[in-house]
Formats: sequence, C-alpha cells, structure tokens
Amino acid sequence: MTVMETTGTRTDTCAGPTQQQNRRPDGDDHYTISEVVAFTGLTAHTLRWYERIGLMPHIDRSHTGQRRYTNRDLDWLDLVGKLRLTGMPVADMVRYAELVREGDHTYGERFELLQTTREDVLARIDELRGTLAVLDRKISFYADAGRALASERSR
Amino acid sequence: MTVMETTGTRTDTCAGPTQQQNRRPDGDDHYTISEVVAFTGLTAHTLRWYERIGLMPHIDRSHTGQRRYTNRDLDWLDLVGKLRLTGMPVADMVRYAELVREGDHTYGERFELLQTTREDVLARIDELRGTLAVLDRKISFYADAGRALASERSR
DNA sequence: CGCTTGCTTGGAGTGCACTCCAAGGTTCTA
DNA sequence: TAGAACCTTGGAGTGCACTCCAAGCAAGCG
Repeated sequence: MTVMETTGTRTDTCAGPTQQQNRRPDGDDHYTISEVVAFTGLTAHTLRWYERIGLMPHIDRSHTGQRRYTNRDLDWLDLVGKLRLTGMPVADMVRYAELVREGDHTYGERFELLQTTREDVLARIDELRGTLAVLDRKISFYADAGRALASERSR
Repeated sequence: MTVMETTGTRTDTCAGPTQQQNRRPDGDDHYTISEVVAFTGLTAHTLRWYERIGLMPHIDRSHTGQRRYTNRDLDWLDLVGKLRLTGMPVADMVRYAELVREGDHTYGERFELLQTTREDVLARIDELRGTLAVLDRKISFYADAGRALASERSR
C-alpha cells in the first residue's frame, strides 16, 4: 500500500472553496505556467523558484522543454497555498515535500508535522482573537471620543 | 478635549492578559532598556530601531543619555505587539504613530485605520479556519492510512 | 581603582521570500 | 511567414524586519 499525498483520481478529496473549475479532466491535464499563474495567483517566477528549491517535484516538460503542470501539481499548490497562509516557513514546507518524495516510511513524521502545524494554527487564531479584543476596545474608545468631540463642536 | 492614545492614569483601560505586574507605580516609572526587553520580549536592538524609525516617540533619557522608558511607553509597546501579531507592516504602524503625534485632527484617520485592521484580522481568522479544515482532513486521512498500514503489517 | 556589566551611536549585515534581468528559444495569430 | 506573446535559464537584486558590530562612555561593586 502506498500513502500518496495527492493522486490523479481522488486527493484526500473535497478540496474546499478553491478555484478548481476550468480544470481539464485528468488525462489531458497539461497546463502552461501562465495557466497555473491564473489558477494560483502566484507569479511564474515564484513557480519556477518553488521547483528549484524542491517545494515542487520536477515538473513535466513539453518536447521543447516548457513546463506542463498536471492536476496533481495544482492540488499540491493548493496545499502549499494553505500552509503558506499559516505562516509556515518555506523551508518547513520543503521538508514536508521531501518526506512525501521519500515514500511511506516517512508517514509518521509527516503526520506529526501536520499536527504541529495544526496546533500552531489554533494558537495563531487565539492570538488574533486577543488582538481583535484589543482592537474592539480601542475602536469603541475612539467612537466615544468621536461623540465627545462632536458634542463639543455642537455646544 | 484631547484624544490620547495612552495616558499615565488610564489607557483605554484593562490591558488584557499582558504581563503588567512588576510595573512601578506611575510617577517613578523609569525602566532601563533591559527591563523593557524583559517585559516585551523584544531585543534592545529592536527597541532602539523602533525609536529610530518613529514607531516609538523619542524616549526620555537619564542625565547620562541612557533611555528611561515609562509605563506609557510600555502600554504603547503592548499595542504595537498586538498590531504586529496581525501582520500589519511596520510602516503602517509608524503611520499610526505619526497620526497619534499629530494630535486630535487625525482622529478620523486613526479610527479608519483601526477598523480596516479589524477587518483584516477577521479575514485572517477566516483564512486560518479554512486552512485548519484542510489540515484536519489531511490529518484524518493520515490517521486512516496509518490504520491501513498497521492492519497490513498485522496480516 | 580596576573590573564587569550595561548602555550609547551610526552604519553595515542577515535571512526570508520572493522578484527581476538578459539573452535567447518557442508558439500562436493574422 | 512575420511579429507578438510566451517560455527557458542562472544569477543578481529587492524589501522587509530585524540583527549585529565596533568603539566608546557610564554605573555599581569589592
């Protein structure tokens, strides 16, 4: 049995609200770099850079050497996008990509990495909630001050 | 009437779960840079840098030119810390600091800035929740795969 | 008094995540 | 079949937020 990160047929399914329409059916899923730019919002520079640093697998090439991305590559980029949103350093994502490439025996390590990331995200959400509370207090302070200034002007 | 950001006596009050004990009473609140380092977790380098770029007001000096921070400075650093957590660029925080220094007539702009930031934080929390969902799906996928591998081994 | 520890300054350096460039080959449209 | 638009590469450059350095002054202690 093989633990795959992402496959042509199912990908730990239901990819969420991501822009996944416009995709070609698996089998003739060959996208140019500019199509992937349109899908992901990343720049072509960044996509090439991701490949260079090992955050992407080596992408298939056309007979003339141009990149041809597959649906699987797009799925991977979706995940990377999500992880990036968490603030995970690129180096850690590269590490994860390496684990995937290395095969099944890295399963445990990958699992742990995901769980650590999950904890980080929860902590981050909590931090943001704390900040939100401060912001709300400050905003209502300003609203009060605004009313005071207004009534002062009307006096 | 003056809209103050932070005062010696009240600061739009109840500063939250921040480490505010160990503070000296207002009036002999004079902290060295290393004390502020201990309070905030920032480095002395960073504190000096904040002052240089205008993210802090000019800090009082001792007769020999050493920085002496006040409770008010600590309050400001608390806010800066919170804003930093939201991912607000330092340049924007500097802008806010300038508005505060410029006085009452910047009230409206400050209010807007805070509200924009609030919206950003809400959006960020939502993003993180989306990521959390992806992570949870992936984690349970790995958990299932783990069970499958285990049962395979036991066969 | 000497020593350690802490503080000062301007300016240079670091690490991250891109971002861009030049020079040239490829693919599409009229 | 010409020209525009797009793609390739390695390597250099950018912007942000620190982070560190060297040289020197200051304060507290035995």
